Amino acid sequence: MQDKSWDERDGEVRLDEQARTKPITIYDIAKEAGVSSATVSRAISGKGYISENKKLQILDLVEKYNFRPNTFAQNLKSGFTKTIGFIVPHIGNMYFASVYYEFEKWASSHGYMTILLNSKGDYEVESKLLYSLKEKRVDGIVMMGGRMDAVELSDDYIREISEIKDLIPFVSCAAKSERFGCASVYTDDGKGVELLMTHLKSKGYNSFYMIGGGDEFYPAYLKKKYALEIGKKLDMKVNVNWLTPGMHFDYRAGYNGMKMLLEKPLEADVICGVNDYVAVGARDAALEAGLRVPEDIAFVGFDDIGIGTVLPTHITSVSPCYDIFGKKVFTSLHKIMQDNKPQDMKTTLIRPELKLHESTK
Amino acid sequence: MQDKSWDERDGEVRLDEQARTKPITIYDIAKEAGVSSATVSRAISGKGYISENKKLQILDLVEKYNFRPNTFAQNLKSGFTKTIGFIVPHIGNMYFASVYYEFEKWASSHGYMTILLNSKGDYEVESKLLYSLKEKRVDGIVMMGGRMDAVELSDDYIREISEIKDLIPFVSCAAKSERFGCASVYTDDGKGVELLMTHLKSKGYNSFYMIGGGDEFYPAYLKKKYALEIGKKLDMKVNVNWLTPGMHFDYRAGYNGMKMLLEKPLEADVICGVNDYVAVGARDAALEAGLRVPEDIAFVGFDDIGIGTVLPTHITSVSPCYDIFGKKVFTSLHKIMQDNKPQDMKTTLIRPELKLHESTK
DNA sequence: CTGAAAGCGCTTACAG
DNA sequence: CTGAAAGCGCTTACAG
Repeated sequence: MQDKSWDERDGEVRLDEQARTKPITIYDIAKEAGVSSATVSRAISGKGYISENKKLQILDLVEKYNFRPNTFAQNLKSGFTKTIGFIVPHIGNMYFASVYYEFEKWASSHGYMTILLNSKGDYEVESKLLYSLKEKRVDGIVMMGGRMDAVELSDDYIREISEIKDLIPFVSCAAKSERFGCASVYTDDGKGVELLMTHLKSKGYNSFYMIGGGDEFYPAYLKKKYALEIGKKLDMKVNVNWLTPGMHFDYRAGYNGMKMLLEKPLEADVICGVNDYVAVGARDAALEAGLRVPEDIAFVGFDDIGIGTVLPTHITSVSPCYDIFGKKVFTSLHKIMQDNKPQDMKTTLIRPELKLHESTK
Repeated sequence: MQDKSWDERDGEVRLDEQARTKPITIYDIAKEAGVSSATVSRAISGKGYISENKKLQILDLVEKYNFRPNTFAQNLKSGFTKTIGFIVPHIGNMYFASVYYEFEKWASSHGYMTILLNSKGDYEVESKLLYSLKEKRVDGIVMMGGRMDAVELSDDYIREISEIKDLIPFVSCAAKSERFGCASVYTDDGKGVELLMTHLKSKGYNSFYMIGGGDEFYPAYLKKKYALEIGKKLDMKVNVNWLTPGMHFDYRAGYNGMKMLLEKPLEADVICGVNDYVAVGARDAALEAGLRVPEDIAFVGFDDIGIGTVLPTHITSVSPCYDIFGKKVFTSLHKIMQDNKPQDMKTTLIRPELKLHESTK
């Protein structure tokens, strides 16, 4: 059935029989140029004095052999790897993917390569990864999600992070990072909730239910807290009981939560997911139940995961402004890496923006 | 408005005033244990003879100081970095994110760290990244998307890939990788299209339109080719003209393409996106036009980006089986890395699976 | 402007 | 079982 010319299933073709050749070194270049290795080093690095014609001659050879200095040897001298470790729970989550994408752009343009690790939200894995990054001697570490977001923390964990941040420049993307004494970049949730609710109020919404999350995690806890405050100020009815216990930050949490909510007469006129995944799940449950969106009920969320045209969620959402966010994460880390002194505990709040979509009037 | 206790905007707190201390070395341990550095090395690596009590004593000190051998020094000796480079166009694309996630799991468990690079689909960026990975002396490289998928290739590019694969173990996730003489892991598109169309036929569908893509790229070209073949075999009407020219693999391509298609009377009873992003876009356009899915028209796609409960697309899709795929990418690369001989050009086809969802009867 | 030499921190034959 | 020594490939004061 299948055109066999595409089928290389058993295609084994020997190529070039020579073993991968040992990369050439600065000495090979030096010998051929008739100079010392020091001179070659100077020609390549551009540091130190060197006569123009020797430099040219050496650079020609470098070109000819496509020579690159061995990074380990350089690292061993300099003590730097130009490598950054970046830990996320799961890169398939658009929130983390978007931050990473923007971060990597800046890191690359500054000559850093980034190692991306998935902790799977597992605390033990997270510890192991941290440990292996330390072993790898990365120049810096960024950590998102996982334990850092927990409201309750063990002393052991606080000590673990505290120690690593004293050893390696470290930036977290979590609220309340002052608990670890580490630098952090985080979205100004207070501002985000305010933007969102002010807009909703102006559109005539009056009963705001939050769904998903769980008080054990700051990303939900803070939003709830702010929603209550701002609801009072704006004279909106706010119900945050739908921040169900457990770690409920996915589509299914929203979907199931909404189904439960729909078992009783619906009082809310707008449902707010702790993030867009939850909001989309809730919206889908409502549609399935025959409700019209936004005529019968509106949905809003956080993180703008339908950013651009990737996969529109149609959900009105508070955007973290990934470009600014990712850049700030890099620049914060970069500053610490450059300073080469004990790092300050400094939290940078990024001002979010409201993105309007069809899920609200 | 905002509780000031959360606001660390200007929080600058000096901690520990000592400069980051210089990491201790194997010599420090040796001195304190009263042995030579060689003995310490043996104790840590577990290689070579060493008396049990010295070993224990040394390991105690290692524990005490939380000592880790400097990786660069080890690398410099061994010539390996235990680091792999992984290039994707954009990690925000769930297809790449899913492959990466599975790959990284295996890489990590084998002691490799993975550097994730976004090429942005830009050919020049891709070249630069390849170059920097080479400079970094990674032990292996995986490359997805970008130029590798192009049907027409410049000789320069073929040479570029060819050279790098002779230098560094290299696996591509692209069809027709034999053009570069490199190993590759790819989905068996013929099988995928067959699974899909056989299922559709059995459900009574008879007019199959492909949308998105572009003949310049194998991921679309092959699907089109197979669809025509299999359509003939199954006696289904197949129209692949909606594989519009240009690089059309996103939501918008599907959305706009479908709008155009709807300008004339609709003949198709099922629309197939070259991938799920395109399929979702097309589906949304149809819904917007008042069509019912799947009653009036069905939608199918490739890649199963709504995998699990991440963000359901509700689109019936051909799944690459990310777990098997990602694992195979790693094992293929791993084998080449271990062999330490010129790499075979070997294409592994992964058998996909059909995932049924609400977008079809 | 250039080279000989030391040193970055490890590992591993080699010789006890 | 253990240590002195060489070597991995660079960089950089130091001395011309």
